[in-house]
Amino acid sequence: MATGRNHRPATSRSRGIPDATVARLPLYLRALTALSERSVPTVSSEELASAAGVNSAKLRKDFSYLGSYGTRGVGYDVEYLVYQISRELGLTQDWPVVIVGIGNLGAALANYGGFASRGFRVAALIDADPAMTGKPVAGIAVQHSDELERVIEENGVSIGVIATPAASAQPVADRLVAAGVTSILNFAPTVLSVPEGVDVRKVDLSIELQILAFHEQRKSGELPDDGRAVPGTDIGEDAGGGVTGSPVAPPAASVTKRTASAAPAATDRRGDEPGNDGDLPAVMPA
Amino acid sequence: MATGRNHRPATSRSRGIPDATVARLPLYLRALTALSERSVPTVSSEELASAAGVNSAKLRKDFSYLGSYGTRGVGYDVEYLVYQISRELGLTQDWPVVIVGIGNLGAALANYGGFASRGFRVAALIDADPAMTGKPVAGIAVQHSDELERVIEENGVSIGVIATPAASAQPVADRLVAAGVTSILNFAPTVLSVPEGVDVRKVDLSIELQILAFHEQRKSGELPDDGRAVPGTDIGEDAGGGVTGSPVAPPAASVTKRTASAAPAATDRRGDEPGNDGDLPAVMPA
DNA sequence: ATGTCTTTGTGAACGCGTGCACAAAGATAG
DNA sequence: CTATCTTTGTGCACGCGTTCACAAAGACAT
Repeated sequence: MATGRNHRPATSRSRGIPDATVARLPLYLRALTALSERSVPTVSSEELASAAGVNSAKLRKDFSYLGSYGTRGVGYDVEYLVYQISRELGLTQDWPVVIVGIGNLGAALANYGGFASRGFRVAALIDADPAMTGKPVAGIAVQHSDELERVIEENGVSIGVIATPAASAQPVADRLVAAGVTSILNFAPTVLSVPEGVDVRKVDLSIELQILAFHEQRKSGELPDDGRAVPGTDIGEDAGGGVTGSPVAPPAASVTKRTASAAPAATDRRGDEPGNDGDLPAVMPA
Repeated sequence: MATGRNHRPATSRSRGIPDATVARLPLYLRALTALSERSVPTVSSEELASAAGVNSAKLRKDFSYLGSYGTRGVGYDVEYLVYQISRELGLTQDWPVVIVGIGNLGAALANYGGFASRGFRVAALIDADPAMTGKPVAGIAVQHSDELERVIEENGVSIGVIATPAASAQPVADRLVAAGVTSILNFAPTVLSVPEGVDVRKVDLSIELQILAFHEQRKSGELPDDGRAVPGTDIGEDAGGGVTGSPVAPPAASVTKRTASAAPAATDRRGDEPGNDGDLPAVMPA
């Protein structure tokens, strides 16, 4: 999953719709759209819930935040609900979007059908590589970074997508914000710092995989040998002090351990230059 | 963000680590790795928290689930913590991964640096398009779908990534599961149904954008004109029934409304064939 | 009109996650 | 050894989100 929003008091809901509910509305909308295409007139909360992969009670409560759109004994009117959710999500208006960083991922996003189909319009593709300039991607000519501010102003763009390498993400975000963008979807593996009032949502592929790995490890046998410290049982047996005490003698760790690496080879990353941790495969550093 | 995990009692944590904490561990790991590369020996919870973009109290509580790895008055040993988190996440072992659907997105994933750098190894790239077979992507030759089961068994793959169009996602998932995969990262905009014991995490680009649009709408002026149904005010004015009652006359809605679309143009998607809702730009329907 | 049946909408309880605030633990200086 | 200072680890309280369970509401049949 894209990993949540940037920290905010969760009191984001201006007039009452809980964040958790907002996050599910697109899910319902997709299921409803499918039903609409099959000309299904009404659905019960049970049916729709199962189609969206959630609990029916949760779905009903979610809808209750939007208003009373159902009919007892019958269910919900599909078309009407599609409209109401679309409106609530702001999908009835046009949202021009800029995508910055047209590498593999940026191109994938530009081609993504789900964008255009829901009120989102790709206003411009931006890349810092001069070699990319003018090259058509998904039917749109890539523009150079220099054009960023102009494009944003001319099109009234308020949503920006960052698909650059990690190192470029923050500078790009700064420029986006300065030019008037107030919502950012960030695919670069970095924590962006933005001024108050700017929303940042993050999608981190690496994190998702790591979470899967965690659960996977839990399934097939427990942790690798090197036990964890159950206070009082067998501890690392190292220089172990008291019961709850320091595991590896922190003070001596400073410079000595850095070279000799006390811990097993979990840190050394094979052949990666330091710094490009989870850099995206974008063509060039915008 | 990838949007949460597939519903599960949140009691996933086998022996105690809360899901919310697990989701943050990769974040800490990334920040710690950066510190490690700069040869920083120790960090305080305050420093690390700000680097990871979280609250220091939350970070300390998170670490407390792993054990007492800090030294009071000093902080945490960077190298040691990197190792402990890596181990807890299962990153000290090798995770062979298959990517199914080598379109724009699949290629982007294959090239993603963050994969290889953390114990994940791309065991195979699979695509249903015969024209893709043998074509090298990110240095790996694409294999035909027919090879899927063989590749999984031979490499002991337990994690699969689905980057196919929506229509192919469920069939692919079924085959993955049947072949032994127990964790799936799904990029296709569909709700996958999998047997008990199989983890599914979902990354949905369209949903992320829609959530941003919601917040964006809240910032710049409120909802579009067409008011919400304050029971008794102006409703769609269609065949309007009673006060709290059916908003658009559900019964008559069946076929009539489908063609004439009572609700404003929120449903009709410009030029999209019905059915490919949020299909991914993958080259071919695996 | 009355009764039955279906499905919504929601009050209330519960559990997880977050953040505060502080005591305990160790470092460090004298 | 004692005192002071820093930083961890955590008990506690609060709020959000989920779920249960049921009354209210309407459809539908008689």
